[in-house]
Amino acid sequence: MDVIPKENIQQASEGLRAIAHEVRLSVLCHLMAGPMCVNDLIKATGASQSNLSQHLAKMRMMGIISNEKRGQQVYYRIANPEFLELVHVLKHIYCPEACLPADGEA
Amino acid sequence: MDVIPKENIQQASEGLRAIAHEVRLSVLCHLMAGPMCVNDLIKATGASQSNLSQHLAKMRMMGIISNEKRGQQVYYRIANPEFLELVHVLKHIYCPEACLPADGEA
DNA sequence: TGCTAATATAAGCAAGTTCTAATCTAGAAT
DNA sequence: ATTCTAGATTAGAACTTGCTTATATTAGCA
Repeated sequence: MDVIPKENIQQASEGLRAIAHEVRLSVLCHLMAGPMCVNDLIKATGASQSNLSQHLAKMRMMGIISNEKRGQQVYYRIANPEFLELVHVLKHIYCPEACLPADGEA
Repeated sequence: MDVIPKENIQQASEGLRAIAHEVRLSVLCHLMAGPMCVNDLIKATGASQSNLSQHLAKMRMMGIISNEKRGQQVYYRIANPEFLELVHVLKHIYCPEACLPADGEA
């Protein structure tokens, strides 16, 4: 059925690559619950400061997350609701209930 | 909110990586419409025979697709309905209506 | 003003991915 | 038997990613 536009495939695979990494996916999962500052993300993900910062930069440049300075901390949030949807589906697929305690808690 | 199991993150990111490539994603998109043989997938994706075969092998080993010999051809199909769901969401996100002609046509 | 905490950036190496070209296998057809 | 077709496998080069270490930036504070 109608050929799938090559450009869309390209963009979609690029988007997937942007979240197809343990640290980055972990960040997104944590950000689902609301904005967090870098230091908390370091603790949450277990990545090193520099490493996490680089992963954040990558997702920032892809428009997946955005940041905002509040006092001494920089807070990150999910900027693109579509990625939130994607992570939701992933959670649904890969998390055996445990991850979805109430199913509604923005 | 409750810590996300590291193992799940790991599996999810591995699953994402398995489809985060133009050729592999293209294959999955085409297989959504039903099984196809390798030769048709070569034409559909534009990849070389060897290259496509390698991508198919990777997804086969991840349990995403399965194959079946019919006469001289080997037919591939999506073996894991969860990945079908994932691709659906991707299409929804990245394809501007054009890709979803009727929305129901297994 | 100089220090410290919080984060970003840069450089370089190690590891992983993807592609091409060549070879291999199995079944059909001649 | 040989040849053809469909597809898989292997090897290695080229490219990409990810990590570590070191350095830069910037705001608040003493």
